[in-house]
Amino acid sequence: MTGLRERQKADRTRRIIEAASRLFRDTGYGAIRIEDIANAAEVSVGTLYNYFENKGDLLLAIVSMEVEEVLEAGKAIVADPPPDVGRALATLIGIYYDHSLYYLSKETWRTAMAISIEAPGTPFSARYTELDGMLAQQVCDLIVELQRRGHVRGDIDAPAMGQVIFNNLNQMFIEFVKQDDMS
Amino acid sequence: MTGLRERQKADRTRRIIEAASRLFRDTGYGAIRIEDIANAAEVSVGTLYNYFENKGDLLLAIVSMEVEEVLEAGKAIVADPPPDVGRALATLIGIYYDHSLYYLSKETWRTAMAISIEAPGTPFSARYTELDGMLAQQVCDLIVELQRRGHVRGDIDAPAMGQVIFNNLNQMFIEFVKQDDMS
DNA sequence: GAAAAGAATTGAGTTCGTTCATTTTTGAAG
DNA sequence: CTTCAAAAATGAACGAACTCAATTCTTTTC
Repeated sequence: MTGLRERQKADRTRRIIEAASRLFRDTGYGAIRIEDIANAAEVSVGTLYNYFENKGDLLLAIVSMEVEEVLEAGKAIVADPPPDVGRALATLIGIYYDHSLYYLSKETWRTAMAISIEAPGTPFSARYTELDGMLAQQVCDLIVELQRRGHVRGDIDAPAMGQVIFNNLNQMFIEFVKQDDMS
Repeated sequence: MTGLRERQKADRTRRIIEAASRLFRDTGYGAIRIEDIANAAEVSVGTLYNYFENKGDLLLAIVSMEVEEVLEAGKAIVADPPPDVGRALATLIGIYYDHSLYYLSKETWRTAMAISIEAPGTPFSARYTELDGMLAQQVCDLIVELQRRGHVRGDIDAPAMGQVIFNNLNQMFIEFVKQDDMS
């Protein structure tokens, strides 16, 4: 059976993530101190740093979980997209945007994106980048599926087209979270 | 004539920017303390904060000056582009990349981009965003110029196409600076 | 030219992320 | 059950960005 040590470890990870997730959502990333998270998770500050490299890495761990959900939600659209190309893309992108802002505020997204650019080497920053690549892949998959069904010309380079669309999507998302008013 | 106060102000601004610029370039943004910059510029820490909102804003002031130079260099290409579309774009983009890395390291660019996303409200962050828009406009201008010369189909929506190209360019630049090895 | 008003400078103090020497807990071996 | 080594937890101490009450310098007024 699983040892005590292992169970305690998993439990502490869960407590830290839950505490941080709630506090960041309620009060914002910048206003919450590491000590607050440690207290809420009932661990010491030092312990928190045994589990996450730094405050930003902890945020990206949380954000990554959200992106995983978004990816999951996108699967349904790719499996059975609307026949119209524009509508298909709009539906997928709509899911991305809606899910993105359900749990995390624009401020949180700004911080998360900033960290993933500035500190790309951290474990959860790498994970976040990987998930970003999987989102791009999903857009490609959608195009391939639309091609398979004959709704998109077959001579289009799906990977390239998907990447271009995703890059634009990403850049627009950055502009979107940079301005607090803006739907 | 210009008052003493005004002259001193301009002189202090210049000294701060010059000191910071040199120190950031020599030792890196993260390794330089505000106190180091203040000492080198012969002002106090408090004074530095009268001139720039925070350390990041000071960096963006410097980076913005570099982007202004890049814009200036791009003008020549737009005024007289190579007739081949691919070559014209490659030339313009080449100028952007080459100039970008001449004075500022990838680490500095990462930090600058991160700050402009995380703190978009700061004065020089706004300036940086504005300059980014002007770069996008320049790509549009290039396409319009190529259309005017008959090297690009006239029925293409230049502003839209320019924006798409620039968004991709931007996203690729982010990936570029995220990986320290990569040309 | 002196004095008052206002603008700008100053640096010690505060805050918060991060580190690391010490202590405590866990699992294994006898 | 006791002993020991390794793993993990702890929180006081450190470093750096940023603040603000006190001070100094400019300009204006009479």
